Amino acid sequence: MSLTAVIDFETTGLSPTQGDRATEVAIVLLEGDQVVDRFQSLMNAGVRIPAFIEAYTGITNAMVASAPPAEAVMADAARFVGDAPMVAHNAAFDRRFWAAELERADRPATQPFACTLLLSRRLYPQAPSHKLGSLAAFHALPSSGRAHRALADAEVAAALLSQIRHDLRRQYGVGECRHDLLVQVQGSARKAVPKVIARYLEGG
DNA sequence: TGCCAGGCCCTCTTTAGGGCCTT
Repeated sequence: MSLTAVIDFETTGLSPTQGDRATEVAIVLLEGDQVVDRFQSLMNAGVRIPAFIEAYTGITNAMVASAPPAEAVMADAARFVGDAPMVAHNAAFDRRFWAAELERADRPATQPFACTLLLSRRLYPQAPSHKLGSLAAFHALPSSGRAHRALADAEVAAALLSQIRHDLRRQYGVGECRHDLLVQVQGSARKAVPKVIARYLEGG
C-alpha cells in the first residue's frame, strides 16, 4: 500500500513571491486510507504576522517567536515526507510555500501534488461550496480541532481525500486509487472524468 | 495596514471578466 503525505501550511499571507512566509506546517501521512503518522510544527521565519492573520489562524507573533527556525522545521518536514506524493486542499497554494520554504532551507521540492479542491470540483459539483470546511460538512467528515490551524486542516483534508478515493472506488470500480489517477482526474474537464478513469482502468 | 497572487472555472466566452479558493 502506497504512502501519501497530506500537507497544510499556515502563513503570513497568500504569496511567497510577495514576502509572505510560513508560520506553521502539518503533514498527515496516509497508508491507503489509514493515518499512520503525523508531523506538526510552528516555525519562526523572522517576519511579523499581520494582526488580521493572527485573528484568522490564532497563531500569534509571540507563538512563533519561541518556535524553531523555519529552515530547521522544513528540513524535518522534508525528511518526514521523503518521496511520498503529496496532497493539499488548493494545492497550488501549499505547493508554492512548500517549494519556497524548502528553497530557503536549501532542499529540493520534487514531490508531485494532487489537489482535493480540484478533485472536489470534478466529483462533487453539487456541493454548495468547495471550501475545506464546507466540504467537510457536506460529507459529514469528523472535525479535528480548530479550523485554520495546520494539523486540524491537514486532518480534514486527509479525510476528504479518503472520501474522494472511496467515491472513485464505489462509482467507477477503481481498485487501488493511486496518486497518478488523482492527478489525471483533477486535470481533466468535469464531463471527461468517466472517460479518463475508464482509460486509466484499461491501463492506458 | 491589509484581503495582496496565482490558478482554475464558468459564461452574458474564446480579441474577457469575474468568482472561487488558499493565508
